[in-house]
Amino acid sequence: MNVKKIIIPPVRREDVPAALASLGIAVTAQRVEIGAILLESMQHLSAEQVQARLEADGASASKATVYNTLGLFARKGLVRELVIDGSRVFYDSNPSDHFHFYNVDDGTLFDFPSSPVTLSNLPTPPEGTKLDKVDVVVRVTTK
Amino acid sequence: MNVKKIIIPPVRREDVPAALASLGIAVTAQRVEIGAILLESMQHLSAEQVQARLEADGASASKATVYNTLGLFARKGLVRELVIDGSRVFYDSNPSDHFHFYNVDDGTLFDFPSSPVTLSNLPTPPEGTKLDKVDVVVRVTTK
DNA sequence: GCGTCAATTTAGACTCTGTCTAGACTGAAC
DNA sequence: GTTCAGTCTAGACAGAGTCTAAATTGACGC
Repeated sequence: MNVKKIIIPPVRREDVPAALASLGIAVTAQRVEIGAILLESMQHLSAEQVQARLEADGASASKATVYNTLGLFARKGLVRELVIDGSRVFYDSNPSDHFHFYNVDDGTLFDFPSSPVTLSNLPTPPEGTKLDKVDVVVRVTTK
Repeated sequence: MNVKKIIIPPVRREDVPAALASLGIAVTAQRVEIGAILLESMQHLSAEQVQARLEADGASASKATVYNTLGLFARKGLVRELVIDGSRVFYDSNPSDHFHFYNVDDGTLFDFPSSPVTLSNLPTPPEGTKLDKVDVVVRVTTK
């Protein structure tokens, strides 16, 4: 059981409602707006950036709705939460397993190029726990 | 140049001033207190936990001093900043290269057991940047 | 000992991200 | 058209961390 449906950007705006529904997310106007922004391409956006894009697009949603919706999307597997710098969370619409470069100096975030990084000899999780996900972040500084 | 001095816990309280000085950190009463707490053993503490320990030890320092001192210690290489869960930063006094398990459900943080995890095929950092550090966090949930 | 000066510490105001609450809105079912 | 659960909203609130301006410390030269 549990064949995870995966949504791969770019998704056209008119296909967003179906994409949400396919993950069991009830479709509402605000969710479609936010989904359309995230799924336009593979990207990393913070809640604040999502809200700015909403306004730029002439739409809007309250702060609580933006946060609730992003949290819901993450739980449903539409996007991935990235904890990178302690001051805010990013939401990543690239569904593939991949890792990140983070430029500490200017706050920019890049995907690793597709070279096949491998983690070997990963220890088994502590007694009583099970693996959720593995995050690899390579911090870089501007030379 | 730049042979990095490394301080390995446990460090006895009376040896803390020399340890700080050896990293070019000016010795003050507050820094010795905070250093003694962190270096008592290899551990991960948040700023809040450090301040609680200070009070428990009958010492004290203002919030600003705790934050400034922890930031200074991290820049000087005495401890490592760990960004784990977006709501606070941990400071790790284990100087060896190692990775972490984070239990999402209860917020506990463990070091990987010493099994030699290896990351291979790490891509080179983007043009104009150089590698700072690599963080690997394995998120687990309570079964 | 005494003044000077830079570094450090302090309290508390402030900022920012994110959460909570209570009420309003929506739309499907009957 | 009433009901009801789910959703959305504004705005209050919470917690981590930063900033500011003043006070304290302690090293140094006299």
